[in-house]
Amino acid sequence: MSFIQCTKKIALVDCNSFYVSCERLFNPKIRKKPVVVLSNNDGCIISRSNEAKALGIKMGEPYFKAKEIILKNNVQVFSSNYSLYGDLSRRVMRTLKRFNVDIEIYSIDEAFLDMTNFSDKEVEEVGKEIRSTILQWTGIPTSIGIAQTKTLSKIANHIAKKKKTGVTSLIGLENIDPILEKVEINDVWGVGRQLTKFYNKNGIYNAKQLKNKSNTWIKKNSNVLGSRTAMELRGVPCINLEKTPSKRKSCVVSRSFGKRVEKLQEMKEAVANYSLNASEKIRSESLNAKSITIFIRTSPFQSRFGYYSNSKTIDFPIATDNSIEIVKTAIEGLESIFKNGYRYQKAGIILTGLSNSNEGENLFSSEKDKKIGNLMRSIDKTNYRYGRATLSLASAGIQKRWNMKREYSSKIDTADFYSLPKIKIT
DNA sequence: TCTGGGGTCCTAGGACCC
DNA sequence: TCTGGGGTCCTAGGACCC
Repeated sequence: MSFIQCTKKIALVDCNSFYVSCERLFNPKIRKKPVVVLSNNDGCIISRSNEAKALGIKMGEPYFKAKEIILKNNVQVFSSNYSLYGDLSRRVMRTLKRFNVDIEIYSIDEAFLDMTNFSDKEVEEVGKEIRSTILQWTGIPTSIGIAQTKTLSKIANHIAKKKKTGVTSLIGLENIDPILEKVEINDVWGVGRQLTKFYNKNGIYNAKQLKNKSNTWIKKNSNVLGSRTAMELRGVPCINLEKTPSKRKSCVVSRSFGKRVEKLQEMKEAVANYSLNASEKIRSESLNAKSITIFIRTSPFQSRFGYYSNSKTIDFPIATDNSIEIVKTAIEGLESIFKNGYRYQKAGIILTGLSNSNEGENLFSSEKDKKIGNLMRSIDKTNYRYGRATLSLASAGIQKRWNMKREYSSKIDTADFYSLPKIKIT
C-alpha cells in the first residue's frame, strides 16, 4: 500500500517581545534599553525585551521578586495596556492578510500561514518579505519559522528568533535530527511542566528523542495529544490550520484585586462589574449564555490568613444575554459562597453554554424581552461611544477601591482618540 | 506589602439506562 | 461461594497554550 504525502509548508509568524515592542513604538527612548511589561495588577512580568532577558529576568516572575535587578539595571517598567496591544495586533494581522495565503490568527501576537503553494526555494524569501513588510507598515519586529507541521514551525520559529534575518525554514532539509536534538523537550509545543517531568523520567530530554520514540510506547504511555506531538515532529501534520475562527464556548471575566477585599458589599460590586463586562462581550458577539459560574478565593500564596476558595454554578431558565439578569444571578451565587473573615484576593465569573442569540426567538420571548433587548443595545452603543461604564447599574458601585493597580501605564491608546500620543510642533 | 487573565481540550469517574 | 456488563452523558479538575 502506498499513499501520497502532500507536503505542507506552514509558517508561524510571531511578534518579538510583543507587548514591549508595542510600548517601544511610541517611545523611542526605550528602544535599546531593557524593558518589561507587567500583568494586570502589576503582578508578574509577562513580556521582556532581549536586554531584560539577558539580565536574567524570567518570564512570569512576580514583579516584586525581580525588583532588585530591575532597579539596579534601570529596567523600564510598564503596566499592561491591552487596548493598545489589541489594536496593534489587528494591524499586524491585517498586514498578513494582504499576502493572500490562508491564515489562522492563533493569539494576540502569533499567526500560522499556509505557504504550501510556494516552492521549497521560494519559501524563505517570501518569509523575509512578509517580515520586512510588517516591520515597515506597523513597526513591529517579527520572527518567522517555516516547516511541514505547526509543531515544527514553532521550533523553526525558536531558531529564527536568534537569527539576524529573523526567518528560518526547515523545508527541504533531508535530516532535521541534529536540529531537534538541540531543542529541549519542554520547549516543544504541547509539552508543559507535567509532561516534561514524565518524559524526563523515561529518558526523553529533547525533541529528537521524542520523535524517535516508538508509536506503541507513546500511545500506551500518553494520550492522543502526546502522540499527535510526536507525529508532528516526524513531519506528519495532525493539527490543521483553522481558517475560520470557531465561536467561543465560554467567556471569563476575572481580576485580582488591587487591595484585598473583605466586605461582601465590595465583593458584590466587583462581581457586578465583571458580570456587566462579560454580558457586554457576549452581546457584541451575538451570543447567549446557558449558565454562569461565580468564583472567589483568597491568595494561594499567603495561607497565614487562611485559604478559602469556592465557586457556584447557576443555570438560567432560558439562555440569556441580559445584563440585569446576569448580574442578579451572579450576586445570588456570590451570596451563597461568600464567607466573612477572609481577605479575598480574586473573584470572577464564567459564562458557559454559549449559543447564537439570533437562533430562534424562543417560545418565551415576549414584548418585555424585546424591550430589554433594545435597552441592552442602547446601553452598549452609549458605552461604546462615550467609554465603558458611562451607563452602568447601581450595584456596580462607584468607588471601586478593589480596582486593579496600574502604576506604570504608558496611557497611550491608539484605539481611543483622547489617548493618542501627542506630538509637539515647535 | 506585592504572585495575571482568558481560553481549549482531555480524562476519570459518577449517574443513569437497558 | 458466586453478586452483570456495556453503553452514554455529564461534570469537575487537570494540563496546556499565549
